[in-house]
Amino acid sequence: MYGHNGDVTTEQTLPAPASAACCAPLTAEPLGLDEAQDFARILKALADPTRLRLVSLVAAHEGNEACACDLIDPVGLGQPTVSHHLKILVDAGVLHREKRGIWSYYSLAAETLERITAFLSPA
Amino acid sequence: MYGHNGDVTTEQTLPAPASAACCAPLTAEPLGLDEAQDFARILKALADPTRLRLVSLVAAHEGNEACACDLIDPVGLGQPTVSHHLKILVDAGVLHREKRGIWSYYSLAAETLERITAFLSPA
DNA sequence: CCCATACATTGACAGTTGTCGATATGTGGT
DNA sequence: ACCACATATCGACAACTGTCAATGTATGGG
Repeated sequence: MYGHNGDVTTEQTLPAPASAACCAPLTAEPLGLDEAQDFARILKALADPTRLRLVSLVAAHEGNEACACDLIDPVGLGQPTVSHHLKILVDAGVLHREKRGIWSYYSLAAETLERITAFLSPA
Repeated sequence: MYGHNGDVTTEQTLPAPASAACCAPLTAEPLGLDEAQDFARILKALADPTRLRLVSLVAAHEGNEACACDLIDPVGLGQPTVSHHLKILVDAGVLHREKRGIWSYYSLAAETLERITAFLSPA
């Protein structure tokens, strides 16, 4: 056994605050497994230089949206690779995708980003 | 060539805003390679359920610090594994480590978290 | 109907990551 | 000096990830 004070012993999934609406910040109760996996999934999508640049490019583009063709050259990777990254960002809820004609337009999913920042905000 | 409007063609590292102090939010200029890798490194450290729970446990602990022995049982993983995760968090600048006697005490690195939230804050 | 274009999917492969058991390092007590 | 304890490091291994070339899917124009 490890620990030198009031021991916790049992591995606990923790009462799972049910995430009231969205955002219990870091300083509140410790994260349960489910919540942790949920946030980790979003952060994992953001935790890649190429994907960060993609998100940044979308955010900086006029109208706050951009089609895939606008993103391929700036990041300097192959089209399938960029498509792959965009899918990851959409699946994680970081970007929205909207097909218009031939093009896929991507825009920021502000809700998700707000959820993350609210969670990471100290104090 | 991809693209149907003003083409960008050349792969650019982008003028590198030099990151004035800390935080040009997402909606500003697109990220350069260096900045992207820097932020990705921090986000990668956070993008794991176990590490999120560790950070959360530290934040929720009294005095905003906890020693490794307080963290091993709650996450339900082996001691070397927990030590490994803590090292990653410290290396990424998410946690601070301070050795006192036999114990290693970990605390939040608020600067880093603020840097991330400032960056991810939309609008 | 056919073709060019924009985008997505598949299969493959090297590199990274999370986990563990075993072992090493360091500290305080006796 | 020794031993118990807390923590770190090492070596290994399965699982996951980022990238590409090749191929598939759909949309609009002639």
